[in-house]
Amino acid sequence: MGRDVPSLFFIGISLFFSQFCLAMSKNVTIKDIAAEAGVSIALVSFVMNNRVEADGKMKYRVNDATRERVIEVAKRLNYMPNSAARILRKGKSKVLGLIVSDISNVFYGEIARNLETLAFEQGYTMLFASSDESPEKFRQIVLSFLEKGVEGFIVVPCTGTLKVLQQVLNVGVPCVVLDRKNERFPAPMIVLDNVGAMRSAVEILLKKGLKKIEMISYTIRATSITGREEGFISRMREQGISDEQIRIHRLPFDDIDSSTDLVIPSIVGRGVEGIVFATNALAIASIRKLSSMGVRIQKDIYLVGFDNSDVYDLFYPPIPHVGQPIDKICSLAFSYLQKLIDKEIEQTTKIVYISGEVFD
Amino acid sequence: MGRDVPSLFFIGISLFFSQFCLAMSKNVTIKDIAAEAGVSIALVSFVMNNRVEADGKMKYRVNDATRERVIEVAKRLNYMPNSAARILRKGKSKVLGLIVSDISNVFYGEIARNLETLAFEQGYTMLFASSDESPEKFRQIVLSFLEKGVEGFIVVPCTGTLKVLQQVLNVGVPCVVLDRKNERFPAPMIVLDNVGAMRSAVEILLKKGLKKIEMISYTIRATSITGREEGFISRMREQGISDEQIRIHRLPFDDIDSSTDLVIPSIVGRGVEGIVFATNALAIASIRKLSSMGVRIQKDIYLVGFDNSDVYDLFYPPIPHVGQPIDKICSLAFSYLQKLIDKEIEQTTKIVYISGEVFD
DNA sequence: TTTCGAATTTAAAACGTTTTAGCAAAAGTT
DNA sequence: AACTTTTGCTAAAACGTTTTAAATTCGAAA
Repeated sequence: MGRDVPSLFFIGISLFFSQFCLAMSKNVTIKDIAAEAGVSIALVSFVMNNRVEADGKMKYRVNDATRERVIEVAKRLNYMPNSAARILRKGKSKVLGLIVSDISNVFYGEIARNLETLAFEQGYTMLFASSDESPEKFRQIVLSFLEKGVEGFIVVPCTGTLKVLQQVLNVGVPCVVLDRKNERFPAPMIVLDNVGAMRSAVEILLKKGLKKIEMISYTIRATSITGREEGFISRMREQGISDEQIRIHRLPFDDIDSSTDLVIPSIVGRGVEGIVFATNALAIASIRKLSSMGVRIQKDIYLVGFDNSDVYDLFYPPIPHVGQPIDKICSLAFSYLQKLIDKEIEQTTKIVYISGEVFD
Repeated sequence: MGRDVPSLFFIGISLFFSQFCLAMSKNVTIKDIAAEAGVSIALVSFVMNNRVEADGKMKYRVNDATRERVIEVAKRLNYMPNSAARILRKGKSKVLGLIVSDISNVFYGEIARNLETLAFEQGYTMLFASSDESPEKFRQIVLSFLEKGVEGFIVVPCTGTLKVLQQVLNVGVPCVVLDRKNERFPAPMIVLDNVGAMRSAVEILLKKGLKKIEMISYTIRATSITGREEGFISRMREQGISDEQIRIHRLPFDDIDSSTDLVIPSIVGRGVEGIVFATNALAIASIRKLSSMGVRIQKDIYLVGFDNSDVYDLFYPPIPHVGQPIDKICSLAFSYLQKLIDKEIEQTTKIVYISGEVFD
């Protein structure tokens, strides 16, 4: 198998910015090059796509002198391959689709950043969109991405998207799942060990000798969220806290600010000593409310954040938190997707748990 | 002119998820539909693309009964149009390209989010990439986006990208610029009134009666940055501060943490009373250092942030800041791009200044 | 009936690639 | 000299659409 990044990509880069850049009014095609160089269009295509096969041979035989000539003409005319035509012919678009719940959330922003870099290195570009945790929007995004001919999906699914994702696989487009899992969906899923991560978060507060610890979470039942709640409950039980004493406050995803304004005062009023959060967004909203109430963070009340965020280090002492190794998650996800695209592995359920990073 | 969103998009949505979803092994084409419905492929295409023209007539006349039949078959076979073929034929991809310096920066994340939503509403999808302020990477991104057939660019250019962008226009792809301006580049540029915004930021501190005010900025000479520095200088001069007393600390874009660690202590050591920041990232890095040094924000030293950030509200009293109305910027940028694509306006230099929002 | 337009429908040519099959010439091999 | 093999190249089909120009059908008017 030859490398699948055609050499024309590199030619493209250099020739596109050739100083002899012409007017570029009409789009130059291989036909123009063929005419100018006095060869057939097939030969031009050969030159553009030539690559070294596994056995060390070139895929297409073409005379060195001719090759030079074609390349020279291509440069001079400022040739740029038409990707639509290539996609149509080859069925490969070199485009991947990324769907997260909200690209403006730092956590997903970081994920996008990491994946984008990896993709770019491999000659892929990325379509992205935010689902807003709406299965309907998710569905529409999937559809439009498929129409664009994406070769693979990396998604953070929301509830109610199993069917859609199943369809994606049916049309033969591979898919890798991030952040949330679903045993019934046959895909690699790279997820945090949410239970363990939240147990570590609680542990941090327990080690300080705190007793009255509560959790702030979301109403959405994504597995990442439910896993973290499970971790909280299990660790609290282990500590001998009765189930009635184990308190989880669940806030709606789309309106955390105003619900935080309600919940935080009641928590403070009850004399809670520590709070753990299911996500960075929840932590941030709560910190805002706490400090506006004049409560001193890490003095009057101890917090443990989740995910990574600049915010945690803005206080002194810094707010401990359990973060996700985003680079690891992304490189793993990407390599699975690439193997799926290259048909090196089968599309099948494979849950990979990643340990949280404790920052204390 | 008819609406350019073909009705098949909506058909697509509903039929793709039809409960009679077949195995979907092979991709269904209009040829299959034509065969099944006993009509020509042209007719199928007519049905799929039919739309009401400005004069109230349908673009293509097709018999009602036939139309029904074709639609029924399309639904049954689970037809999904092949976008590569359509792009190849029409030269329209319904894909836009967004290039920012770093998608994981909240500011650009928000921009991406806003633009994505607008684009989606209009039937576009978005490719995105981060330039890391590197002209070379920017160039490569532009090239790969062009190869993918994007219909338009929205970019936050970095220095050294004028030539590349000029090329983009040369191949006839429209472009809108965000956040930074360049009078020599013929494109709509939606930029903050950086001078005015920074003057407002300084004003906030002056009103408190502070005298010793310094600025933390970047070494990069993007116009957004230089504009803000200009605003700082002009307002300080107006206050009667001598040029030698006007201090701006410039940190490298790619390594603000360690340089902050050096600069902040020296600022504090000199007894500076207030600091204004050129960006949110700079503010955040500095706050982190300050609080680790035990300096009390808004007590021992007053800060004024730039851009929007969750972080500013985490303190009490909140850190005042001058933010950018991202929604306004994005909707303006998007509407310019759309008009350019639709050839309703010419690609020409047009700088639109947006006022900063003061949060004090 | 014949004829004329309007209403439907179709054939066929693009769009720019990639790739298969095969041809001609050159170079080895007996 | 008569073969095989290798080298260098080309013609042509295919990918799935859209769109133009033309063909067909169908009523209705003559």
